Amino acid sequence: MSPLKQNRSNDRNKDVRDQILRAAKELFAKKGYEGTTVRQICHEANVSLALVSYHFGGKENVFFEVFQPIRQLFENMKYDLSDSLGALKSFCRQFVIFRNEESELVSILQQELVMNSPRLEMLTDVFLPSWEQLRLILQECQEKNLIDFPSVDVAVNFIMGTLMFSHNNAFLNRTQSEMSPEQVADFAVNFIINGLQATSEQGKR
Amino acid sequence: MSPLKQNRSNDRNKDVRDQILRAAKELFAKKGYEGTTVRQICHEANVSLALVSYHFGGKENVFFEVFQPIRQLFENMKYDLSDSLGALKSFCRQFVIFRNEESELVSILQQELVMNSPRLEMLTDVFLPSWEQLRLILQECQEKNLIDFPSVDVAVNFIMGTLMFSHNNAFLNRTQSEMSPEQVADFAVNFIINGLQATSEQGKR
DNA sequence: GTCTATACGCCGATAGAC
DNA sequence: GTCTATCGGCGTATAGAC
Repeated sequence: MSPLKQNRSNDRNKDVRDQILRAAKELFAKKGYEGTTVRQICHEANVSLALVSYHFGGKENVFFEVFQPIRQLFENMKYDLSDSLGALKSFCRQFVIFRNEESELVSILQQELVMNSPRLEMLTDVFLPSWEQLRLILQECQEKNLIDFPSVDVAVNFIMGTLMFSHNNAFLNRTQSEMSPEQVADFAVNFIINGLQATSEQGKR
Repeated sequence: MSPLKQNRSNDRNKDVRDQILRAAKELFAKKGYEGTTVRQICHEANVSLALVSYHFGGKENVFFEVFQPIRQLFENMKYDLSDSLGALKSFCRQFVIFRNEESELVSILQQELVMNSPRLEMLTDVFLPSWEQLRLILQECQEKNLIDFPSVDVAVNFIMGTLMFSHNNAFLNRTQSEMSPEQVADFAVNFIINGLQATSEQGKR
């Protein structure tokens, strides 16, 4: 490390690209893509305004790069369809864990999904496989008569809603959750598996 | 109606304020508040750029006014806590119906919630009562031992996730849902009520 | 590689004619 | 009330010194 480099921040020695990506991820999650300016990112990263364009070629490319670390992770997500109920439980649990570990990425993803942003195209490889896996698992469960529910599509929505929406709002969840991530995961698995079971009340007003 | 008024649009005779509000609601739902420009709103409403400021005093006030019609509706939302299980079912069903009838407003609300926008303060009276109602209902259910679940807070999140997140994305729900809104409501009620039931499996890996 | 200074467009808001 | 034209500001991106 050159002694000429100013040490303007505690971890200035980290690579500039990483600093920008870290700041961008944090700000995108908090304020949204459009609500975040390149100026803010560079300020938070303690670098000058020009470096986003120099290193990444623009704000949009920073957005893309932010998701790079998890692209590999998602490619390896395969579930054993022969044990489809187990696969469903495993999927839900892993998603809750992932959501907890990468809460910022999930928050960004959620925002882009909700507003159907043009950037979703750059993210299809990140989340579409998960959606498809879940759909396949649910179809298996239905075909084997393990669970009985009226619609795979609607079920996918309920499940992803349950898994993604939770714990993302500062002032709705005013009291810090008393549950550990593992307990939340258990609760989520339980909620979803039981929820999909049809009851005799179904269709009744 | 003055014959001097140009009839530039099919429903130009409608009040200009209403036209602006209609266009704004549609665009906010589709592109988000920040992603929507005043120019777009006025173009879609077939009025000139100046009229947003003239009639409402700015973009933010348009946003506030868009939610005006449902403010009254939400104030009257009371549930019979003595029948807390019935109240829970009723809450869920009404929310699905509401989501279906006012899908644009729900979409806007969802976006603002997810990105914790500064405009949420203007919307507390719209949704916070619902959240509180649900929390109260769940607490009642728990105290009366009607349902057994580990955390009211987390349950609120699961439920609102299930109710709000569903059916909002254009290309995830590629196949049009084969269920009617009432059937979806039934499924949602069933999903949530059954989901909250604890099983002996809870806590098991 | 990193900086400062600046280009240039689009934003929301408004002045002023009609 | 409604329009067109324009203002001032901030957005991203880049030119050019170091």
